[in-house]
Amino acid sequence: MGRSTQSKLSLKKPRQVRDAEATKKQILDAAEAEFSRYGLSGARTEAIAKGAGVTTAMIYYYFQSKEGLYQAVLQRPAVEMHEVLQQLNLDRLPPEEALNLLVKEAIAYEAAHPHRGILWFQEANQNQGKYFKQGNWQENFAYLIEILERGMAEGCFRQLDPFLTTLHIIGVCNLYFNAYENIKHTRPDLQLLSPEMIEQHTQAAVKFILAGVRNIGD
Amino acid sequence: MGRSTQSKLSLKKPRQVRDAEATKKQILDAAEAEFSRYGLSGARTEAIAKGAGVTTAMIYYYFQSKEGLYQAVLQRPAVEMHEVLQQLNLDRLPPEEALNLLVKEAIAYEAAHPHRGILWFQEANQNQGKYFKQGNWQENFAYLIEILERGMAEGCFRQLDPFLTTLHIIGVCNLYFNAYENIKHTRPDLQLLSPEMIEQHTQAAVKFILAGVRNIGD
DNA sequence: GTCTATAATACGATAGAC
DNA sequence: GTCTATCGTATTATAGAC
Repeated sequence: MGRSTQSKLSLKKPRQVRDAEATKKQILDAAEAEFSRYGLSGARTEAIAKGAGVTTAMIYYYFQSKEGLYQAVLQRPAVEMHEVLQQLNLDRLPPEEALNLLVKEAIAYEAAHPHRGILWFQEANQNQGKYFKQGNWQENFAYLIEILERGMAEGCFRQLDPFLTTLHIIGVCNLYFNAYENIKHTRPDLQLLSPEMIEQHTQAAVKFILAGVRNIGD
Repeated sequence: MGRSTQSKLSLKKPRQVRDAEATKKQILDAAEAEFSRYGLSGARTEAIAKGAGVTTAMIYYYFQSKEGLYQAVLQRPAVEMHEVLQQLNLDRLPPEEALNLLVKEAIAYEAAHPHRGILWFQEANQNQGKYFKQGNWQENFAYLIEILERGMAEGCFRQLDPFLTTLHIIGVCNLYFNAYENIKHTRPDLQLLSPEMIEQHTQAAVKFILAGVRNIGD
């Protein structure tokens, strides 16, 4: 059996317009959705082309190969995330405020790019994190680790393992989106991706995380 | 490009032994690994057969179709998890102890079956949770929700959203395993899947979660 | 119950016209 | 820069021998 038929009738955008950058972006966007769902080997170039409103030949014209396209797709969030983190200037804030802001930004980013967390999950499990290793994720992790270490040093956070706690915090933020398609079935009464529900998730996550790290003898 | 060559030289178990149950289990085990990595449409029946030490014809003999095998693979953890939760008799413990035990058991289960969390993630994103919906996951979620509600009623947990907090707790427990193949590259000095590291993850997770829900005015 | 052989289709990638 | 047509291979699924 094939894959689920997703009748997304792409209403034939007027092609033959010859705008290289626009075409490239359309392919990248369609590829992001396809790769996040099916991973590198599972994604279908034909599906990406259809999603972008072009032919498969365009993919090879711009990205040489399926794997070349995959790499380009992975690059975007790694770079973007790093820029976002840099611009936050987290080291100017006291640890609690920095953590508060980071969690809010992380969830907002996930909500704005719901495919991207899943994309990296596919990279992990299908590709053993080959391209994750090459990206600047170590640096991105470091932002959170530094906040935790600073909080411990200043006494506002309890003694904890910064690395493991970083993973725990990311888990709190991301499961909501990563497992959305399963979770939605447990609460058909809720619109989990509505701004209101995401705001509730954000606030609950912030409280949970801050309570989880705070030094109660403070 | 194909998929990563995984030279698992299956040292030719003596087939032609005609043990139906054993063969069935071998296929299920190999399928669990393959489906968790590639999802329903991405998995290759040939790879499953090779991993089980049989031919693809056996898969169709026992499970009728690729999707039939997929369903059978998903069934096992859903049933097993429910049994584990039932036998814990969590309602006989005070909320904090119940939560402590549940988290430890959940992580131990993940560690013992490292493919299964990922398997359900693939089901979510590649299959829109079609078979998650049919399983008894609502009931499994309920165990955790009940503990949280009981803790709030008794005053040992702070006021929180039981549904969202359930998701947050699951996120803390699972990211470690779900994203392992990426995470391992950020800490090549650690053996993340060693019993020692898993024990540290468990203890840190328990502390983080209990601190996250505890009522400090207690 | 298990295997070999093969039919039918799907897919990645390219050549060449426009 | 974009499309159509197509080559070669990979993949699901089945028929039939043992």
